[in-house]
Amino acid sequence: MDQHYKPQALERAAQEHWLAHKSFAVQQDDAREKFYCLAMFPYPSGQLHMGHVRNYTIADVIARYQRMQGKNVLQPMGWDAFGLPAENAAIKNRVPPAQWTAQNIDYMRAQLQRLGFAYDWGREIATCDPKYYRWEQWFFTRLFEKGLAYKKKAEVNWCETDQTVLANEQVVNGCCWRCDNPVERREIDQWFIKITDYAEQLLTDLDKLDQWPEQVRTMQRNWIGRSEGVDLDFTLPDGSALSVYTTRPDTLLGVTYLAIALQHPLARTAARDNPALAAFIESQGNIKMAEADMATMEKLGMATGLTATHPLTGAQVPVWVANFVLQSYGSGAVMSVPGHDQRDWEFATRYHLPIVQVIAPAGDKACDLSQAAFTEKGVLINSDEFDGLNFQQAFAAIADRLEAAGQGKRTVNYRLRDWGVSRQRYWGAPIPIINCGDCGAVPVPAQDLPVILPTDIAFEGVGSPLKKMPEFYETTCPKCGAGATRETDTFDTFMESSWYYARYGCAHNDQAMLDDEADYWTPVDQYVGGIEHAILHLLYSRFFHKLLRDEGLVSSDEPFIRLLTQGMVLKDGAKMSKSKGNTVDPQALIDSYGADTVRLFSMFAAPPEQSLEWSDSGVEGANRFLKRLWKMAATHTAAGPAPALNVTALNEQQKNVRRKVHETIAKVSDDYGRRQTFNTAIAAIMELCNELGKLDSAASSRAVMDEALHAIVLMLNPIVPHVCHALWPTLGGKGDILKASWPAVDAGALARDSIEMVVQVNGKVRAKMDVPATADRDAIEALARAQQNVSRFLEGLNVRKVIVVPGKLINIVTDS
RNA sequence: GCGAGUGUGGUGGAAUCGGUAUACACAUCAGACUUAAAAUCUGACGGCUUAACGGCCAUGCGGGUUCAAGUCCCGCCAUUCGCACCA
Repeated sequence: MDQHYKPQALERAAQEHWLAHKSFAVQQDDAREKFYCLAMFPYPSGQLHMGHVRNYTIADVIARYQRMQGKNVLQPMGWDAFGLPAENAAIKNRVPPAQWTAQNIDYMRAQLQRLGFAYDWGREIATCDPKYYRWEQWFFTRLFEKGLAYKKKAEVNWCETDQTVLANEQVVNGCCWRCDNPVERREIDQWFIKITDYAEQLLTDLDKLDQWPEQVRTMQRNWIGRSEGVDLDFTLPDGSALSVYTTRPDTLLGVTYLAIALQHPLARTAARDNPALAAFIESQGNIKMAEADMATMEKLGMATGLTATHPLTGAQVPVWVANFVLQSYGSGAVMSVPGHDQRDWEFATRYHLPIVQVIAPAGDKACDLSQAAFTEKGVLINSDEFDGLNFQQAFAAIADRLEAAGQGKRTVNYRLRDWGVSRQRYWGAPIPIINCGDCGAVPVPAQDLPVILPTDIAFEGVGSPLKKMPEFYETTCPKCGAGATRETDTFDTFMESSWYYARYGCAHNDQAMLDDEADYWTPVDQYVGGIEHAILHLLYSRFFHKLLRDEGLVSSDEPFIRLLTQGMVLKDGAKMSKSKGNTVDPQALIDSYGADTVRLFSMFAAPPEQSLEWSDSGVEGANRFLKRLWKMAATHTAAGPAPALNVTALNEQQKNVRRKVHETIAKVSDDYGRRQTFNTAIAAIMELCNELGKLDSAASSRAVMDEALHAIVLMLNPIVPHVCHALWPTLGGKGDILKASWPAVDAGALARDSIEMVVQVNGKVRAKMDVPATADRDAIEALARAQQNVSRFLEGLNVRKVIVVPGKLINIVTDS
């Protein structure tokens, strides 16, 4: 064996071996437990960055570890290939998006292969491939037929210059990020999917996801935002109802006015013959500001001149238009209780509206309504027969009363809104709908799918090219045969990423979206990705999985059993990004140190969920360790085959080293499987290597060394698979290391004759001592008291208590 | 404002169920090898104190519980992330 570690040559050899043997291709195998390990697929932006390397290394380590546990492991890879950057690149470089994307995929695929990830490349998918998106189109037509997809007018950010819709992030200071012209709000017809129908399931099933980070579950819970309240009606002068939603019906008797959104139909009606009100609505509606500033915006409003009748008291309360009421939540109108809601209080104070107290603080707490609203729950006052009730009693009593009178209804509301999936863009999957003058929106029949996105186009960036391609949009109605127009909008790219994990299970099936094999592999056992997807991607995927289930395509309720959210890669304390100029190119590191060094460093520098601080010298340290490991193995094998291990013939030092070997196996197994702290697993293996340096060259020492090196190579294999692939046969390992099993702990090796214990006096460490493993409590205490530095501290003091933690420590507690 | 997380040597981090704080590595310093440098190997490495053994202090700050607290509880401070007028 070569005395020097030569990563470039050995990594090439290992990768060629895996490729030639199709080592990572897998099929359904009911004899073994399946394990589906998946990392979030990348957007093909051009080249891999360090975040990708970290993400894919973590997943690869888990996949390879599970494989060594004897499981049938699927780890696929693909491309989230639709999206905006391709359009921008097309404008900049005058390359069609399809071509640009394909080039990037080819380059990045080679990079992933150079990192040695154990992917089943036979299942590779790219979402821009019609073979992929045809099923998404088909599924959308199913949702349409079930009434789960519908069209409605919705507001978008519109740039007139570029003739395009902008995402919120593309609006900078109210202007287009690209051309810097002011952005307009425009209402256009768009497609929505009824995620709100699944809000309750999406919420309650979060409880099943006990292997997800609590943080992600909390974020989703807040995003769904369930609240229980009452819809209740105030009566307008013409006898019609003005419906409001409240979670605090207990404060109903404290209502002094109503507030409606600028966009509320009643506001528009009232403005018709009130120019001042019309002007106010107009001016407020046109304000452009960042979402974040909305919350701190001044609360402004104007009276409509209308009054409405209170459902319980019959009192007349004025109706105001207010800029802080959201049209999209509840009914777009709220009952204002300035005594007990801070926003209402500020508004009432500004416009001199009455403030009435109807809730008294519980206990001896005080409140002063001249300073602020009292928003906590308490006991009702000034509320007629409801006086004295607490929140729950009052909620029930008032809701019962309203429901009995037909003036209200208990309602559950969600913050979650239906998912708008239309994008007025070119580089996406066409929405498979045909608009017919007579029949309306008609789904494209299954036999006519896919609706193929034309890729041979000139892309200028002003508007979508599809809108200028009659050969694309001119068609006939599938129902009546009349001339009709094809939808030119495309799907939100979150659509593609919401079900790709399932498609890997049957990537080549051209007869069905999903099949039995896809159902065999799903759900994903381990999903790995960035925390930035904690809400949208992970919520949409969970939603889609339930849609797939209800279509009979999968049999599980949730797509991802265990979730690992990896932290960011930082340099100089900031996230690596091109704009900050603090990026590190993975390719350069692979070229100079090899893939194993890059993999080892990214797993060693921090636990996977934490952010990772990049360090060039840390990379060198990782490389140094691999060189040492190589040398240790080379030195060992150069002395010829090691003698067989005879555990009964080992001296004390050899026994200690061998114990360390098996303690390390136990710890590393736990770190990989349960804790997923790969940094500590590596540290433990390094520690063991340091320990092995103490062995001499005696025959029995060489036997211990041989066992240790086998274990080390097996344990490092998931992290640095190339060097382990090369070392395995030199150590006499049988066959391909990929087929080897994880090393087993020999319980016999863990046994100890004596144990080191710590002796404390009053909680302070005063001595360490070796005690026989068989020593009982009294013997331990006697040994402890005999320690010189212990007796010194006990002198003249009365021992009050002795605490013995077996195998660990003894604490002798004295008076005062 | 609300929610979640983080805070430990010069640096990244370890301490898993309340039980030896600072594992492992990086950096630095010293020594060996070398004509020299690099590489490699060996050693030191929280602060104060001591000739030494040892002692005292230290896990953002202030309290508390406990024989014992980085870990649990209460109150602050700093910082990161997410949500942000949701009635």
